[in-house]
Amino acid sequence: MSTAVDIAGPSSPDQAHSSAKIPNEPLRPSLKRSNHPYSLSHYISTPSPAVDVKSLIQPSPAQEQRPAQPSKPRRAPSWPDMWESPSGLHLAHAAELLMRAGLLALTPATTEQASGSGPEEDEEDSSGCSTDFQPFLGAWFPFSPALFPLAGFQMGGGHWRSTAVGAEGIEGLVAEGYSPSSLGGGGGGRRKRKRCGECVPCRRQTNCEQCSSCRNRKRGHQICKYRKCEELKRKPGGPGFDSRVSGFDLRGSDFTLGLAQERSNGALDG
DNA sequence: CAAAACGTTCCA
DNA sequence: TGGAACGTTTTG
Repeated sequence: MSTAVDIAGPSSPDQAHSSAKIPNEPLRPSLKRSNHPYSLSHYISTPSPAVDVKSLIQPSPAQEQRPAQPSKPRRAPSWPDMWESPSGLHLAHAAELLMRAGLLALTPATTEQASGSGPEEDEEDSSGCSTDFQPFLGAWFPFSPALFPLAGFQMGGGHWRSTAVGAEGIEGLVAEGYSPSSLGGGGGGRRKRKRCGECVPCRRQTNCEQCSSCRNRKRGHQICKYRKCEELKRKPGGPGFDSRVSGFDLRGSDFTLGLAQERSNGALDG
């Protein structure tokens, strides 16, 4: 039914132009802690072609001496393009899918190796996570397990509040000052739910400008498909809310399609 | 008030 | 059943 992925990621000048109107800030205060090391302008000014995975795993000197961001001193830039690019989206998407399926359990780090992404980790970010997904990689994912630390880098960062448990997400929102009524829960009235602000799509700051939602924004009134909050994709109170596994299909998802596309581009060498 | 975007309805 | 279109709400 669905065709190939209709996103190539934010990269073209044309998109940069159209992205200028996109809010560069998260919707919620908590998002201001976002570990995006770069501002929107950075992505606009630095087109991100296919990600060189090898260089990501073993950053080149040029990458290591990436100019510091005075405004974002707390977190050293690790692989921003990886995260913002389609590649990053897919990897992160995969990780989240695993988390939702309960296959990727985030557990408190017990070894110092858990924070292998470097000393830039701080606060809760430094908690790191030891993941037990490796046994699944070979069977489920068409790319090298070596890539997963890239996603794990973010997941382990502690910013990925578990969206697998809906209640926890709600609790988090409530804890941060979002009333249940504004979340669409209870009250009877249909209030708009808010983006969780922490899932991968929410973290994405640029519209792809290529998906149907972007192209049809005037009439569609919909956010970019790749920015659509994972939480909002679920029916509130629906079965998918409780079931960790139902509701997604890796085999037919854009995720794998995207990976295939990127492999064909040589982005994934495995 | 305008823009953004969620929720619902309609249609192929 | 998924996507498009539209109504409506929310936010700045």
